[in-house]
Amino acid sequence: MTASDRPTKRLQTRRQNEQAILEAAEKVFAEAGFGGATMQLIADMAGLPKANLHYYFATKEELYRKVVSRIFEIWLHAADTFDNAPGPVEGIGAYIDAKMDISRRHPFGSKVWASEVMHGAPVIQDYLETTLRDWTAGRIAAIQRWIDEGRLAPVDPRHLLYMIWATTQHYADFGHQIETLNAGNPLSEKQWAAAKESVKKIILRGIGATGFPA
Amino acid sequence: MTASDRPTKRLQTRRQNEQAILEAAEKVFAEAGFGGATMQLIADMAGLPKANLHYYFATKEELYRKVVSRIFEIWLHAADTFDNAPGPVEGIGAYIDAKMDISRRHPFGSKVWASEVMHGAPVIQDYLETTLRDWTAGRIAAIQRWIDEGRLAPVDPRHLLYMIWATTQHYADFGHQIETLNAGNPLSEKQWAAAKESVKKIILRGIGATGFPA
DNA sequence: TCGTTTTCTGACCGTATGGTCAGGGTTGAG
DNA sequence: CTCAACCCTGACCATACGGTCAGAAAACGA
Repeated sequence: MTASDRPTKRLQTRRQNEQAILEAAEKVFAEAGFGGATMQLIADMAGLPKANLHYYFATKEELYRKVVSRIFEIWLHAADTFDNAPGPVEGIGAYIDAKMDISRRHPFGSKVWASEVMHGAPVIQDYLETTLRDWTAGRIAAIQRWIDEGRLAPVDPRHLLYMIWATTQHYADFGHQIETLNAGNPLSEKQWAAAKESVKKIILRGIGATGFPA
Repeated sequence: MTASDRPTKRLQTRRQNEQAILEAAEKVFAEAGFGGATMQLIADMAGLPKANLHYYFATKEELYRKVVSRIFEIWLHAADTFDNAPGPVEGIGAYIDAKMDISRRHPFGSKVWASEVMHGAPVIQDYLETTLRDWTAGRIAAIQRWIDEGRLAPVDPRHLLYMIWATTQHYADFGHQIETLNAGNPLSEKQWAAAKESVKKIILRGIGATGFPA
């Protein structure tokens, strides 16, 4: 057993602190925006002195970049469901499920991403131009194949993707509005399930997914 | 003719300046967020000294509130199409058209609204709880009526509305991402039209709107 | 135990921000 | 023409921010 394998107290603390900082930062960035977020607030929320933040993350930008990257990774993995599907109903259905789950469990991350893109993606433009562009091209091809096979109505795959992204993320990004329109209460377990089903039903029927019950 | 009817030079200048400030503010707030926006930048963009801004709008918050209110008004009027429609295809179709047009012509406003809601609506919470809540209840009732008449599939009107909001606003709020995925170019006239048609087709078919061609 | 490396933190700094204000300029009614 | 009301602005202020740093404290290998 080498020294690096054993989780020394140092390494353990480091990981704990980094994790605490990242979680606090995600929340603060989501709630206040990059400009409105302060290192002091993040530090307080993470339970650390401000100077300690700068020990782990040199600048505010660097911390922010890490936060955005994390979310992007989660989103990418969520799309795995897409690939191993026998058909559009299962593939797209599972993708919508996965994205709805992410909206529920990572609302802060979704908001940070939305904010970043809305401000012109100053920090993650490279991701958009490489990873996301490639990913999108692949899924569009997959959807087009289904259309060519007659398993979907001839819709523009690109706009279908945008609709899925927009709708699923709406439940995170506009969660406050939805909550307000739900008599001020967060969606219950049942309501989340109903939302999922509604979204899937409308979209799957909307693209004429073969085998989807009318 | 009373004095207030004649547009004196004073009134004219006042209106011009207020307009210039509001437009500049909308853009700056959209691009930098409330926290990231500075009065100096807004002043420069409006072509006025910073102190002049504070003559017209006492505080940054007051200016921001005016900006958000303006957008809200535009959105409310866009929904008029909904009411005078003979059926769901015309009503919802026209509503989607109107919202897509707003996304195209007022992308900054849409972003400011999105940002405000994402941050918990600290400034316009009262709008959400009064005007928006009432508006939503009315449209939900209208959609439910169509469903009861058998002119729509039995979908949850609430989630249908959310989907329309999310999708149409996505083209404004995530315009930068869409542009990047469009080889870096803004959507052309034709592409906007295609987007509109795609959105309408999927949603109208998705809710089984009677008379909508499969 | 000892010396070294890593981790931590209170105090501090330069800067930029929102907002103020005194005073000068302009407009328009009488 | 006069004068009061309104409009404009350079200079200024207090505050809060991101970031720095010297040095204390803790952890570690030997």
